[in-house]
Amino acid sequence: MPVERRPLERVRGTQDHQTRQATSMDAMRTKCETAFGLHGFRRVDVPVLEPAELHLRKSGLEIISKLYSFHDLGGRRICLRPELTASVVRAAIAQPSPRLPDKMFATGPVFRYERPSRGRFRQFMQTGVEVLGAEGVLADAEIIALAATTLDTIGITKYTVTIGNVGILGELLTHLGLTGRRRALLLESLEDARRHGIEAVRTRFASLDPDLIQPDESTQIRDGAVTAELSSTSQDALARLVAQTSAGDLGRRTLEDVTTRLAARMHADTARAAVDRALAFIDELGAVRGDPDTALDAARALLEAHGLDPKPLDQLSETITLLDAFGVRRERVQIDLGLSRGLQYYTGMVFEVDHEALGAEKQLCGGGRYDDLYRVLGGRQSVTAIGFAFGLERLVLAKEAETIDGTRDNVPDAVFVVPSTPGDAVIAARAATALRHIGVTAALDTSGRAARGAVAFASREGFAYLAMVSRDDPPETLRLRLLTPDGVPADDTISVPDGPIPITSSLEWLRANPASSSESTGLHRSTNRAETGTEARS
RNA sequence: GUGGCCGUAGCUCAAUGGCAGAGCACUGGAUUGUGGCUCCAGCGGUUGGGGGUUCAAAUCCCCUCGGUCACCCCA
Repeated sequence: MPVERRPLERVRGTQDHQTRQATSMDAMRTKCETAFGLHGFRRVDVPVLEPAELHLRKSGLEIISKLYSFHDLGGRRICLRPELTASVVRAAIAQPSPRLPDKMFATGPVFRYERPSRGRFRQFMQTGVEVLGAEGVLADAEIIALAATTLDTIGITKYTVTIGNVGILGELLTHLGLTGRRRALLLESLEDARRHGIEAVRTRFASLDPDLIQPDESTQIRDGAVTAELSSTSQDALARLVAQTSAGDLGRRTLEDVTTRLAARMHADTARAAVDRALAFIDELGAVRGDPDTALDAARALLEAHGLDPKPLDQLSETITLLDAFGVRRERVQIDLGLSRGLQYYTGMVFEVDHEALGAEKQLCGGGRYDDLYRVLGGRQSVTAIGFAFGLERLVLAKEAETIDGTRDNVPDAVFVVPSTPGDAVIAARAATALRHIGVTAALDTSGRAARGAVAFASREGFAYLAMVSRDDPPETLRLRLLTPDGVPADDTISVPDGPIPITSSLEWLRANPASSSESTGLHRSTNRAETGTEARS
């Protein structure tokens, strides 16, 4: 029978983490979580699988279009979570009674169907924090500062914090009476406007909602007559108007019929005017970016020109002052009022942290204020909230980019245990077990190779110690030998118990002479077999 | 999602349309104080996969899978 031997490939956009990478990810996670814990956050774990609806309710088109979703065997619509926030909030709502503020962090894999590239995967790790009961600028500032100081703790320095506020545009849209889908589309187009120009947005908008942008010839005919009366839109007024302007020319339609249609047109006209005004504002708002002082001045002028409340800008200013108090230097901070972010649940302050060495996928962190989400997901009260998430893979990339080549990791002591001959299996097993029993890492050579080859291997792989065991040695003894990367240590260089000694004393000796305290030993050879692939690639 | 580049031994990479190779790794041996260096020998390939053009394809064309860079978007 021929058997299919073709190797199976990974699912596109997923990764295998070999030892070094898995360890880096783990260490990165721990550093982040430790920093979160230091700020009084508690850990929560939430499922990878969620009802698709959780993410359909208010995540925004961008995320939804990339959602992994399917029907399970029970016919339920399930998705792999694309982010953590919605799950954490859902879990919080499910709890008996919230005591605010409730500060939580969560870590785990998330899934988005995107085209993979460096620093961007279909399955990746996020670690993020959420604060429920997060009122005002102090909450804003602390959460941004937490992101920044976590990076400081990790030792990542080349980052920039960019702060925006989607609430400003939101307020204008409310003023203009724009709601629902139009509101969502306009909020989404904030960032588009800057990148592609306001005309591109207008064009896109027209294709999605033709009534609003494109002038309609049939309405224009009557525009002149109607606009004068726009302020009073009562049916009576309309009826009078229609009767005056088109005396006896109504054809088969009733007067009521005509006025109703006209009212609808006028509504479309006011909406169109509102959209035009919103687009103009978006165009200008997107241009407000740069260092805090300059950007805030420009923003104040803009809001004043549009008759909007400057309060969000005062808050932004306060936030930046507070950031300084939290230890985030002003030079790191940029203002960008064109920052919109893909998740639609954001309602106010939004921010991102970028790293300069990461190219296209430079964003380390993103977050902001989402004061509506708690209710949207079924919470019975209104709860202000704020949060952010790091991409762990990107933190690792950023850290590596800043790490000078040749820096060595701290590694534990490790003993490579080699049976002298295949007949020494029993004694080798006993020795390895004895070492592990006192917490010493013992890797047993099970390759079956000749002993001399095993010794060369242990040396090359960077093991700290070699234990060659043989039945011929006296019982309860271990020949322990210190290995160094540079060759055989001369006897006078390092005092090693060379030769048969009692296991008990060799263990004591090991404890007293941890190899990791010596700069010249340890498991840090770059030729480590498991790592050659990833090393060469990066 | 758009455009470009790439895919050859376990790894890093060579090879005018003309015998698929090197270094490292791996296995064995020599030397060494059972030790990395050095030396000798060996193992190792459906050239990502499929189809086409050709006397002849790693090489040219098409499809596909994967990677990567710039956009886009985001963590």
